[in-house]
Amino acid sequence: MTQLFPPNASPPANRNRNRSLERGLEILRAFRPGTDLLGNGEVAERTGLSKATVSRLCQTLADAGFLERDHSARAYRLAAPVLSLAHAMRTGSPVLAMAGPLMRAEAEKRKINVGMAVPDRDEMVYLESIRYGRKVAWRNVVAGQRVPTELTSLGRVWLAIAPEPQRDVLMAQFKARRSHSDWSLLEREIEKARLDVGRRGFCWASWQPEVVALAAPVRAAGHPLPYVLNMSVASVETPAAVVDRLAQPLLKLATRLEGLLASTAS
Amino acid sequence: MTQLFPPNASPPANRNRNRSLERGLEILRAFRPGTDLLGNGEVAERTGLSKATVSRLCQTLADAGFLERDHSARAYRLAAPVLSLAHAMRTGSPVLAMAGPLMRAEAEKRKINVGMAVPDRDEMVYLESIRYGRKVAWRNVVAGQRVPTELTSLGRVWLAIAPEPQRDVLMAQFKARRSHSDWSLLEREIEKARLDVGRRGFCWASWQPEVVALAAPVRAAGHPLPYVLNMSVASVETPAAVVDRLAQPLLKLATRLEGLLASTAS
DNA sequence: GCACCAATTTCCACTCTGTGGAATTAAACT
DNA sequence: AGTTTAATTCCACAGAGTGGAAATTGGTGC
Repeated sequence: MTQLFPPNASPPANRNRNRSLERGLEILRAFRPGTDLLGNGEVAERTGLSKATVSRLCQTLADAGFLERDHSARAYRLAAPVLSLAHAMRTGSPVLAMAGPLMRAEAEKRKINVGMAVPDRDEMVYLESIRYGRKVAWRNVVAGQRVPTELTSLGRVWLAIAPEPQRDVLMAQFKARRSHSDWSLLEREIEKARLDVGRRGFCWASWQPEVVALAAPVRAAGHPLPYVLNMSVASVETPAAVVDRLAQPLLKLATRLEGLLASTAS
Repeated sequence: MTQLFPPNASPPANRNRNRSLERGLEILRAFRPGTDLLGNGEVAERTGLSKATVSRLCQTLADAGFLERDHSARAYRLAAPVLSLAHAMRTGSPVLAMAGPLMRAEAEKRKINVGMAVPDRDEMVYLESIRYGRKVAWRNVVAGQRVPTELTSLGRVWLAIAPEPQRDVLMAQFKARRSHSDWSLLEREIEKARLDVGRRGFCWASWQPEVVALAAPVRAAGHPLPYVLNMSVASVETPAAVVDRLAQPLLKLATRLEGLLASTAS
């Protein structure tokens, strides 16, 4: 019951963690795209918390405005403050303010998609993604979208530059979720990406059919987690052709951003 | 020194509140648009929590990924999961899924701005806002934006239909923040809006120069808080002219949405 | 209308977690 | 190096939060 020393599992980390807060945040995380309503029961199941605890924490979250109760469905949904925080983050972030226009310019100039993401747990989260072509950029709600780390160029860049221990934890998770044969293939691709990032500064992947994506890291002073920049196109070209076309622009933009970020961070 | 409750005296409500979680969420709320970095000290000041508590809760928030530490500035900033939650909310919400296209169509047809907001504490939060004219809807980051309740048509609709006790609390807050003369004027405008909403189903306001906005409530089954729909234009017309032009479209769209929402909520 | 069922909320005693103030450490500036 | 400022850790204490069980609520079928 009291696990004084988790043998080798989680890094020693912080001894000052607040359990209730942690749990409350975990409940918020249980709401994922596509999930509108979530009842206490399902929250308890997803988080592994006791029903009593879930009931109380959800009440608190609702009182604080972060969840909204749907009485007719006896369930909760995410509420406005969540959007509000995202807005604060996006408008406050100097990185986005700098990178946004440059990314947009590049996307239009080369008629490609340009995105930026950061790691969160076992997934990558888009901070911004400019899709070329969409007349109204209405489905520009890609900001906040989560994509798998193991499969995407974005994620593999992160795996390539992540500190050993974090990398190992992630790799173990991915491995546990895949069949043996799937994993050995994936592992090789990830390793290849790691080498590419080391030698050439970027890697590529074709996660979705007909879409080739390249990604490169952008380190920003003060930011412990790296930003990862990507460019992608939907086309029938060979991956090699796309890489030829986009590698230099990608690296150049990444370098440019690093420069800008370094100069402002002073 | 410790003000157990954030400025507003929320209704007695629940006795099952979790103090730590409440405080942690209050810390997140301290990050507002324009604020990139926030140090422990400033957080403590904004929230009224003790430094020790702030230090610990921020550590927890950071460990959970909701805040990111900037070691060089000895401060925190909002992190990716926040965006991620907003994304989940937006893609999960049936209301937005229904309303979005209709709002967009109306905005384009009439060359106006169409928005939807919900109340959060003493402000209104845009869930969506389609601005007519922006070629690239890039500054469509209005979702999540907060606007003052007392001054806007959106907010005054909410004041008009809010349950007595909530309304009283809000009015008291606004009054406390204004000079006597300012407030007596505002109070009259709010009262007028209340009558308008009661009799005609909408109200209008011109909060920003050269911009006239109309707003009407949209009640959705299961949603305790009302959605408020608005339409606005930047023009030199008289408010009366704008009202003439937009009142019917606004009410019609609001009614249409209510119908749609009622039929899906079954 | 009533009895049944599922899910949520409340109760309760116990314990361990979270608290604030003071002391300590770490960083930033001179 | 010395000084100031801010963040973190320590500590003893109190009571906040916990899970299991019981009670309540709301929805359904008959």
